[in-house]
Amino acid sequence: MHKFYTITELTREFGVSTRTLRYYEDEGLIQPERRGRTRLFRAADRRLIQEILRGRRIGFSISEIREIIQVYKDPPGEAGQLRLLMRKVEEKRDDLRQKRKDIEDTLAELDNIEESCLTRLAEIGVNT
Amino acid sequence: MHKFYTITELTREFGVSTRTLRYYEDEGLIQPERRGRTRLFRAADRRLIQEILRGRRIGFSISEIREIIQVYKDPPGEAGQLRLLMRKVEEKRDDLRQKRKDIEDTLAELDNIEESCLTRLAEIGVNT
DNA sequence: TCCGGCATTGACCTACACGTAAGCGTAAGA
DNA sequence: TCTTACGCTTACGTGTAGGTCAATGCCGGA
Repeated sequence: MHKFYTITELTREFGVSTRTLRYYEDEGLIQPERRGRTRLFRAADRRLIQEILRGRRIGFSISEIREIIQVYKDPPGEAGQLRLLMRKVEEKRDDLRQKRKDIEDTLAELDNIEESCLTRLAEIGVNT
Repeated sequence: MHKFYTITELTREFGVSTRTLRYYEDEGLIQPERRGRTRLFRAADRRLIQEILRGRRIGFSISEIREIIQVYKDPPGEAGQLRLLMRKVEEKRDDLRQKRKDIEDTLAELDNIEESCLTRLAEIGVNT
């Protein structure tokens, strides 16, 4: 119960530096508690960090991630804001679908490269 | 036959700046011909630019892209190099699979966000 | 009490991927 | 001929996402 994570535990788990997690705090992405000046990360912080890193992997900028977190923390109540958000969601979805297609195409290409590598290796193997 | 593209044609088609294409040339990703100092892009250059931009969209750096292009231009002939390349290909493949999963998870989340937006909009619509 | 080790802060530094401005050449159309 | 548009180069500027370094705080163990 009430398990806390230290900053280095999390850096080890996620393969990032302490600098990175502190930077994320500076940027307002996470708000770990403090005992004195020492940061104490809860499970919720840990999950949030996971999501941040996932966002980064797929190319979201820090400010985009901050926006998304904001939406989760307090979703807009006004209709205009909601519609704006939905338009942004649509945009992002298109963007991600494009990226997924790019990735699939590239995976196919990698298959080709690998195959031609194998072919050449076989040729070399035969000729030596 | 022998249709050439001007730099601005391509920038319009791909939604990038002239600066970007010149930068790609500086970085050795493309080598358009010249008439005098003016760059003349062929269909092959155009296709290459497409691939470069795709690479960028999925998070390859310029130097990674340069490496890939290099491999296409002259594939390594030596067995050790081939095996090294195959290891890199494997790494990239894992990376891309992870990214694809990230994207799919995020797409699912976007669906959730959209739905709760719709729900709230309906609530608001009812209450006004 | 002293020490080693983890944490923190702030200041500065860095790589990448361009943007932007200045200044000039050139070619086509009014 | 004048203007407009496009293109070129050189050079400096910029935002992002951290890295690095130095000085310092704090705690538990010998």
